[in-house]
Amino acid sequence: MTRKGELLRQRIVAAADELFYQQGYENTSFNDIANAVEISCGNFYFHFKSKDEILKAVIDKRLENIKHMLVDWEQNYHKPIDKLLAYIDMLYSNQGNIKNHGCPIGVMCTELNKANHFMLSDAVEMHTLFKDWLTQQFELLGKGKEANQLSMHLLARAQGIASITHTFENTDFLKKEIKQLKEWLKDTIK
Amino acid sequence: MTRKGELLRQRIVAAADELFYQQGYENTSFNDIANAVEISCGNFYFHFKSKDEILKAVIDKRLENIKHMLVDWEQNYHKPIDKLLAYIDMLYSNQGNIKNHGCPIGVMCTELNKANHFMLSDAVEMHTLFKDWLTQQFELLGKGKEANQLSMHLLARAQGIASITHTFENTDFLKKEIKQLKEWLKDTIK
DNA sequence: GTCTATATCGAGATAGAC
DNA sequence: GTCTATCTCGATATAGAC
Repeated sequence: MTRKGELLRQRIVAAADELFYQQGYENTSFNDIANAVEISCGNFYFHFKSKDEILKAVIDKRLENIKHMLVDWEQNYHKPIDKLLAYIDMLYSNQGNIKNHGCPIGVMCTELNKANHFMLSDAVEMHTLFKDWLTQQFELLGKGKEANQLSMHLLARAQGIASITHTFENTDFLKKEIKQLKEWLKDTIK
Repeated sequence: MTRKGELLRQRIVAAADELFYQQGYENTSFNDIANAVEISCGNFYFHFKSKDEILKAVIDKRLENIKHMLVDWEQNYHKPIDKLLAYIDMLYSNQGNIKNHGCPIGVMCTELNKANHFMLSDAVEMHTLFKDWLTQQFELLGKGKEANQLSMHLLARAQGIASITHTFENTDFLKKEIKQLKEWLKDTIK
C-alpha cells in the first residue's frame, strides 16, 4: 500500500467512524461515506472488501484510541483515585457528543446486538478495556473481590447518565449526576 | 372493522412488538412479522398503510401498557416509597428479557434517534410517563424541587443497569445493583 | 379480507475502462 | 488507484384476482 493509498484509507475510516456514531452503522450507506470523503462509491472496494471490513477498521481504531487514552491516564495520574476521576471527567468533556449521539460504545453495542452481528464481541471489547482498567484501580484501593462489581457499577452509572442525557437532551442532568458520582466514589473508597 | 379483522390486527401488533424488541425495528421485515402471524405479506396493507403505522401501533400499545401498570401500582401500593420500590422491582422481574434484549424503552429510543425517525418523540413519551410518575412520588416524600432530579437519577440507574446487564449478559450484576439501588432509595428519602 | 404477482427503490457489491 | 456502469438482492409497497 502506497502512502497516498494509506492516507485515503485512514480518511475513510475517520469519516465512517463519525457517521457510524452519528447515524448508526446500518443507517450509514457507502454513498454517505463516499460523499464525506469525496470519492466515488466504486473506489471503496479497492480499500475495503466489504462494509463489515470498514466496521472492523472503525472498531479497531476505537480500541486503539481507548488503549492510548488509558496509557495517557496511567502517565498523567498516579493515585488510583485520580485515575478513576479521569474516567468520570471523560463524561464531562464529552457532554456535547453524549447529548447529541449518546455513548459511542453503548450505542454501537446495542445496534450490533440487535442485528445479531458477528462483530458484537469486538464492540463489547471496548467496554471490557475500560472495565478491566477500572477494576485494577479499585484493586489498588484494596477493594479485593469487590473491585469488579465496583467497576461495573461505575460503567453502568456512566451508561445510564449517557442514555438519559441523550434521550432528554439535557446536559444539566449530566453535570449534576457527575457531581453525585464523584461523591459516591469518595464515599466508596474511604 | 369486523371482530375478526380487529383480532388479527391485534395479533400483528403483538408479534411486531415482540420482534421489534428482539431484533429492532429496522431489522424486522414485513416477512418476519407475516411469518410470525402466519399471514401473507400483502395482507398486511389491509390492516396498516405502512411499516411506520405498525410502529405507531406498537408504541401506542406500549404506552397503554405503561399507563395500566402505573394505575395498578397506584391501586396496589399506597406509600410513595412502596411505589418507587415497585418500579425497581420491575427490573428484577424482567431480568431475563433485559439480559437478552436490554430495556425495551431505552433500546427503541436509541434506534429511532439514530434513524432520525419522526416517531422518536412518541418513544420518548414512554420514558416520560415513568419519569413524571416517579417525580410525583418524590414530591409526596417532600423532595420539592429535587424531585425531578431524583426521578431522572432513578431512570438513569435503571437504564445503566439494563445496558450493562445486556452487554455482559450478566444477571448477577443486575441483582447486586438492585440491592444497592434500594439502599440508595432508603438513604435518600430518610 | 386474503391472496399472488409485481412494481419500485436503495443498498452492497462487481466488472472493466482509464 | 480511481472512475462509471452495472449486477443482484431484499425491502417496502401496490394491483388486482379471488
